[in-house]
Amino acid sequence: MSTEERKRREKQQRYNRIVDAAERVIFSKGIEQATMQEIAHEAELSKGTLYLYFRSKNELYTAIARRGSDTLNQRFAKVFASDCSGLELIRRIGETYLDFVSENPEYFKAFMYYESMSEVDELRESEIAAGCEENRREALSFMVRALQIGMQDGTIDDSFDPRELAIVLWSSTRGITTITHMKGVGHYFKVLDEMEIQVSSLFENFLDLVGTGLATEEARMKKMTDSQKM
Amino acid sequence: MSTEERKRREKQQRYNRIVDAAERVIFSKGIEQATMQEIAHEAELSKGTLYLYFRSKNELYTAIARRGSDTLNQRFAKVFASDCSGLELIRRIGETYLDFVSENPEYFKAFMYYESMSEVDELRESEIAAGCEENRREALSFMVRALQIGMQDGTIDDSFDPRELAIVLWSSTRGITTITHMKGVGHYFKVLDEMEIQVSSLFENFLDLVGTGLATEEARMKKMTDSQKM
DNA sequence: GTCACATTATGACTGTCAGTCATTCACAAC
DNA sequence: GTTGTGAATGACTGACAGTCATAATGTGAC
Repeated sequence: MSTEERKRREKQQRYNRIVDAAERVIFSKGIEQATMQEIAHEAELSKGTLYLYFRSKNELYTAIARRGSDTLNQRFAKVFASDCSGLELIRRIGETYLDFVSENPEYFKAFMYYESMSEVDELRESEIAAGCEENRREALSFMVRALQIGMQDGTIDDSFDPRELAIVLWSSTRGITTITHMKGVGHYFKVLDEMEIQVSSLFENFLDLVGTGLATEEARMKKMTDSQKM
Repeated sequence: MSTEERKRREKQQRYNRIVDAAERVIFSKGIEQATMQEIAHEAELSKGTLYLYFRSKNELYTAIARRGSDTLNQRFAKVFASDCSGLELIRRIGETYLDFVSENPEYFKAFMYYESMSEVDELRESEIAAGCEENRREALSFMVRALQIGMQDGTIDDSFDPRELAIVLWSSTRGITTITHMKGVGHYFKVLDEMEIQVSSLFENFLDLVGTGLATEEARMKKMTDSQKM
């Protein structure tokens, strides 16, 4: 029946409208200051209606995180589809992450908040939170596959377990991203200013560092001879 | 005057008593569920009194984070005082961090929360938050000095900038720690279960990976010949 | 057109809690 | 004992998340 189809679409639209409004309000004043009343007003709906779509303010904020991670994963997918070596894929995935976060710091804040809600039960059964987890799983699997590609094409040392390596690379990339993000917002990390560190080059340095460890012995040798030539 | 001295001591004791109480309450039910009323009751004080010592619930939670980072830094200092190579210092500092977080996941949650409060103004001028920042600065400087030691004793490649390298190592260690922590709490990272990843070995793998990049060329060569012998 | 039914929206209402402030208390100084 | 000062109190306020009885809207049948 077409009516039913239309209703589903309308429901989806309303859902999106609420998330849009929530983004505007929360991104502009922060999750703590934002009120459901204001979000409802911004979405041209009543407060009660918000609760037909979201269990709580936290779940609504999680929906924003979900949206951010959707976008991010789309970018990963695009990178992954490009034709390059495994090692190069790893580099590009990391860069994509970093770029995404500097372009969308507010989404990253949503990620952080979502993660700091570790044991809030209301999210345990949330379908929206489950979507975030699914995105995490997918992102990680891009990483694993990139490593496997690299091990096949000889750009990555195949003595590692690709899944373990993926987690190591992913979490350290995440750490660097976090620092880069935090440098940009709030009252944190004056240390970095004092040290006059260019956060933009952190990830490059990281790659430089792990690159040596990742590379196959041949590649490492080659690089060494190259640098001696220079 | 001894009276004044005693008063200062008493004030400090009361401060600690409140933080003790706050830890008991917040660690057991989480920051969102904990109420100032209950913390006050636990500290055998009235709610109003709490506000003579802390500007807000967030600042009180920050005081807990502060306490955690004090302890952590003491451990770093102990490690740093031990007599070993620069590379070994780096390894031990990372391990210390990891151990601290698995022994004190609640403190790490406080760190995470503190960080997710990036642009909440009330903390911008807080002396307690400033203490957290100072601890960060100190921790990072341990890292820098360990690297400098390693560059002197020949265990670490001195073509890096020690400050930049410190940040890279530190933030990636942080990332790994975060994942390790999150694996343990809440509804997150079922991926890791699915993948049957041992988070305990993540940091070792990380060291294995960056170790190669960190090491001087000689050390790298030596390691290679060693492994060929085997 | 209208009736019955279902689905969705509404906003007044409730309970809770962070944070305040006028008042009380404790104690030191003289 | 009196006075003065700074700390402690808890009743109070305002604000907000989340609920729920009621209203509105839409749909499909006849």
